[in-house]
Amino acid sequence: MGRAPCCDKSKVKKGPWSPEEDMKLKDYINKNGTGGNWIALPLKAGLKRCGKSCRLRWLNYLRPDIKHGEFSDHEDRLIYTLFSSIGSRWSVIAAQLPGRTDNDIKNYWNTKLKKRLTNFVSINGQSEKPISRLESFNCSSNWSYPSSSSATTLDYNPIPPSDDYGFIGHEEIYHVKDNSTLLMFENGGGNSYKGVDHENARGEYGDSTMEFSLEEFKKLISTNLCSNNTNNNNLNNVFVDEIKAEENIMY
DNA sequence: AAGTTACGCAACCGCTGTGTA
DNA sequence: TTACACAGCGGTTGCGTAACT
Repeated sequence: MGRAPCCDKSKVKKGPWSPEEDMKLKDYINKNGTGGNWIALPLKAGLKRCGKSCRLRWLNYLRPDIKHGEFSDHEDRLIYTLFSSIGSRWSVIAAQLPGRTDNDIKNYWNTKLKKRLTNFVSINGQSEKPISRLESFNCSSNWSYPSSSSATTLDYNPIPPSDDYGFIGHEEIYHVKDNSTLLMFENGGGNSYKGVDHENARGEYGDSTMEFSLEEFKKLISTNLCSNNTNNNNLNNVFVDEIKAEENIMY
């Protein structure tokens, strides 16, 4: 026996919201709040919508503090990092990105970020050679990329090209260590970093935010395996603390 | 210019978690 | 303790539009 539906589907409107509906919902919530009861809200607000639909519209689109537009490099980095730790818990990830909704981040991950990772693995997954992308990198003149052979050794730890602020462009850098069985992902992107060489909260250099085995990395792209970690509260707490600590030195 | 494909995003569906009677 | 109702969440779908042929 299934659960009773939250509303009479035949009597509620579905599909895209009209500007008039948006206005009604916005006006009602601005004046009265949600009242903690989304099921009753549409009737009170004069909307022929399911309560769930109202809630979604408000949370994902109409809320005043929603941030629209491009994701910053810093946001990209947070998403990558959080996803690697906790998996597809979009609401938790969204909580770390003010103004972004879980739906937004989920869509962004599925359409952009995941694709970037996919491209990377397709380039490097079966190869000892890292990083054709790096070679097209807009490097500063005094930095030279190591030969592919040396790049596969464990002690390969390149210092990225940097200008006075440690900027290295709007790309990601990937390292392959240990004959491609261990992979390090490094976001080298953009103006969210201050401090030459990306010193992190522990005084380490290189800003090496993630390490995966190649298989883990592939799974990361195609599955939600990281949610296996979600029972590990210690891990999550450490993780959030680390992010906060890093943010403190970034800004 | 027209048709087709790919992409991005808003919205829906159904399950889970939580509060309460 | 149990059953129920609702909120919240994540996966998925489908529509509009841009890009390509």
